[in-house]
Amino acid sequence: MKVRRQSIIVETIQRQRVRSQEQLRRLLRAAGFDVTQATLSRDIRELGLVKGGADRAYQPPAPTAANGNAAALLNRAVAEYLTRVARVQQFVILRTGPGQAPLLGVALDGARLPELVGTIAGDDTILAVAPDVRRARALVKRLERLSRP
Amino acid sequence: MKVRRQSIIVETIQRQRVRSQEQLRRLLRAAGFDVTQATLSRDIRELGLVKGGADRAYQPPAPTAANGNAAALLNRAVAEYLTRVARVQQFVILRTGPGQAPLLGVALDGARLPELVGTIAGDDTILAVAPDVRRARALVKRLERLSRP
DNA sequence: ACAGGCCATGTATAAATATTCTCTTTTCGG
DNA sequence: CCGAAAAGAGAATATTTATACATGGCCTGT
Repeated sequence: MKVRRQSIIVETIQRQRVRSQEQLRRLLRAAGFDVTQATLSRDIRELGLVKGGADRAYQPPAPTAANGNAAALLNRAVAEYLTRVARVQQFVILRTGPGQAPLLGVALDGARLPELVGTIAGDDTILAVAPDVRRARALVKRLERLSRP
Repeated sequence: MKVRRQSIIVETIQRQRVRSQEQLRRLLRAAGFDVTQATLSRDIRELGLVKGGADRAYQPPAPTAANGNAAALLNRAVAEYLTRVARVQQFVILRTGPGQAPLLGVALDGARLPELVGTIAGDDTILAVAPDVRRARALVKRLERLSRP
C-alpha cells in the first residue's frame, strides 16, 4: 500500500541521513518495500519532503512551506486517514490506519487551526490538544465535517 | 562578491518560485551576477536552502543542532527550536520545527526545572506537565524569557 | 461480463544537480 | 614583498531526480 510505504519513508528520513532516492530505495527494500526510484520521486513530492540544508539530506516539510494549500492538504488527509474521533475534556483523540497518524498529524499542524494548540502522533493515534472544552468540541465538529462532506 | 550574490539569491527565492538552478542563474544574470550552475549549487548548500515541497521550489533554510551543559543547553535549545508556547490548565504545549521536539525535550528534562514534572515529545510538539496551574504559568514565563533574551 | 476510467507503478530517458579537476585570485605569516 | 595556502569559480562530468509513456489492476455503471 502506498500510504504505508509513505509513512515508512517519513520515519526513515527522520531516523537517519538519507541523501538520495537510491539510498532510500535500498532502505525500503530492507523493510520489505521494493519499488523503483521513480516511485520514490513521486512519493517524496506527495509527502512534501524537502531536500537540502548543510548535509543535503531529505527532511520533513518546512512549517512555513505548505501554508497556502494547507487547508486542502488537511482536507485530503482527513478524508483519507481519519477513522474515528473522540473527545475527552479539551483533548481530542484521532484514530487512523496503522502508520498513518504522522501523516495526519503533519496535516493538522500545518493547518494552524485556531481550536488546536498542538498534536502528538503515534502510529495510529493522535492526541490533539485544544485550548479549552468549547474549542475541543468545535474541533471535533470540524473534523467530522471534513471526513463526511 | 559571493556574500552579496548569496543575499540576492535568498531574496530571489522568496520573491518567486525558483525550480531550478538554471532558472536562478538567469534571474541572477538579469541582476548583474553572471555565474555558472556549479557555483549556484555551492551557494545553495552554503545558504542551507532546501528544495522540495508540493511545488518543488527552493525555500529558505530549516534550522539545525547544537550542544553543551544542562542550563546553558536548555537555553540554547529553547532559543533554537522553540517556536510556540501555549498553556492549557497545568499542561504546557511547546512547538518546534519538524523532528526537533525530542531535542528540546531532552534539554528540558535535563534541566530539572522545579515547575516541570515531565515531558512527552512527539515529532514537533512537546507536552510538558507541571504540578499545577501556578507552576505551569511560571514555566511559560521562563520559556518566554529564554526565547527572547 | 464488459467498456471506460482511474490509479499505482515500472521503464526509459530527459533534466537537474553535485562533484572533480583545474586555474586564478586573495589572504596571511614571515 | 614573497611564497604558501586558502578561497572562489569555471568546465566537464558523474550522479541524482523528474517525467513521458506504457501496462496492469480495480472499480463502476450498464
